[in-house]
Amino acid sequence: MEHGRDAVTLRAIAREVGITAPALYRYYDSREDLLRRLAEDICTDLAAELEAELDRIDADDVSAQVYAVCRGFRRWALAHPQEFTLVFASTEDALGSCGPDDRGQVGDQFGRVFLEVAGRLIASHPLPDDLGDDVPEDLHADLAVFQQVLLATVNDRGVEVDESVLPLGAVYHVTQSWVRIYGHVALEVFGRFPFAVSNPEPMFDSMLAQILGEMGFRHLTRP
Amino acid sequence: MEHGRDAVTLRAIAREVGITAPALYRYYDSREDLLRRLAEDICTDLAAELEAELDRIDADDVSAQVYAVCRGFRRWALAHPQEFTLVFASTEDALGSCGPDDRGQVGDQFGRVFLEVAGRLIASHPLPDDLGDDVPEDLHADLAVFQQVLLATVNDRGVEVDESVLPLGAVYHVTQSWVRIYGHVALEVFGRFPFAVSNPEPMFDSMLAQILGEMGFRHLTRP
DNA sequence: CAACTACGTAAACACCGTTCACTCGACCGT
DNA sequence: ACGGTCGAGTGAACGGTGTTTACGTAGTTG
Repeated sequence: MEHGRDAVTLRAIAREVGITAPALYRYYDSREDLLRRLAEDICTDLAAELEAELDRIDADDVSAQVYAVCRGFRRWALAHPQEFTLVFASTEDALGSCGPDDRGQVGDQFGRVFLEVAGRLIASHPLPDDLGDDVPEDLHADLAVFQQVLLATVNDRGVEVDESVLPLGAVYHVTQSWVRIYGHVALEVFGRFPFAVSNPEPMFDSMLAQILGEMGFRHLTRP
Repeated sequence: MEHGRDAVTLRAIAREVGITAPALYRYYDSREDLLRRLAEDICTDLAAELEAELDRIDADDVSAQVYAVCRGFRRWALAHPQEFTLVFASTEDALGSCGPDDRGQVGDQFGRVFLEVAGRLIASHPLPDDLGDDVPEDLHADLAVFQQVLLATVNDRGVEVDESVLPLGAVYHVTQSWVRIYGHVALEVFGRFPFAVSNPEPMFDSMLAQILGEMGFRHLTRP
């Protein structure tokens, strides 16, 4: 992957494994299938990396966990731009949308880690009343589904919460936060900011601070 | 492009033009060079499309212009996902960062249209005092450069403004807005929202409303 | 009219995804 | 112990790709 998606060649892989190219067809239906499963593996690796970082953090300091996951995601994306492009910036028909399930989650394993932290974040803290005040009517149904997914993800880790602490406005805010985090990381990876940012890291951190601030976390130490 | 970047083949192009593949080397140094210049052409087309939409809008209604450009960008991206991927989601080493100039602007022509509207927006309206209150110190230098670019872009269209109406906080807010707009569009094109959004359009519109709201435009008609 | 240039071609090379016929060794039931 | 079956791998082949090279061939210029 280091040299881009086009460099992921059946013959190159076969050479590295010590077999011939047609032998790969015993394990993969086609090159596209191989790339799809490679993307899944990359997701799993990224998730493991983030989870390892999470383990080094106080289990009660949720905002520190948010920082760790988001910064870890950015750091990983900048260190592995080609992998990021494959997993997070490929059209679905070129990758099969990461999983045969109908709903196209964000890279299965990676999404789990992210949702878990997001769920714990809004569950661990009294939220401002005006958060996500005007969530559009048309999104209520979709957000309600996502709300249940978040609840299930959090409950899987032992913490019991009901939907009263996970209002739709907060769910909407989490979605908007993902838009901003993903947007910043992708723009940085692809060099598509409207001007040359000489040091994007403080910009990312201040965005995280603002996102957390809107959720009621103010005056944080930024670990 | 319709069938993806990989389908942009020297021989296919030559076939369509009625010559043979090696003849293309009279005009392009390599396939990569061709793709780079194709990306520039796509940017120009997109810019022309947006500008055509702008011409159908009252020249004084700046917020309507913002809606038109942002919605046009989203509509174009969804209608041309492969082109969007090539121009807005490709690593720089695979495309040369859109232009030989040192500073990697967002697709030259397209960026111009966007900056123009953004500049007119913040110049046409008294901004809230708390806008972009805590812009990180480390970004002051970069933002100042961007501020000058915005001023130059606006002045090029006849409107004379000085930097007093274009405070750094507003410039920072424009950058954050681009992060959100780009993030939403890219997530939608790539199907990487954390849950299945059955109708993303109101979500996009409400994001635009919020962005404009933060700049002091409240209770807008959404054309 | 000779020389030069722009434009295009055919052939070739190395590589690619994919298919097909084939071999080889391990395993299994009798 | 033996024939049969099956998974894993191979080599050859096909059509397609980017790219280079040598060659042609009109049109322009001195």
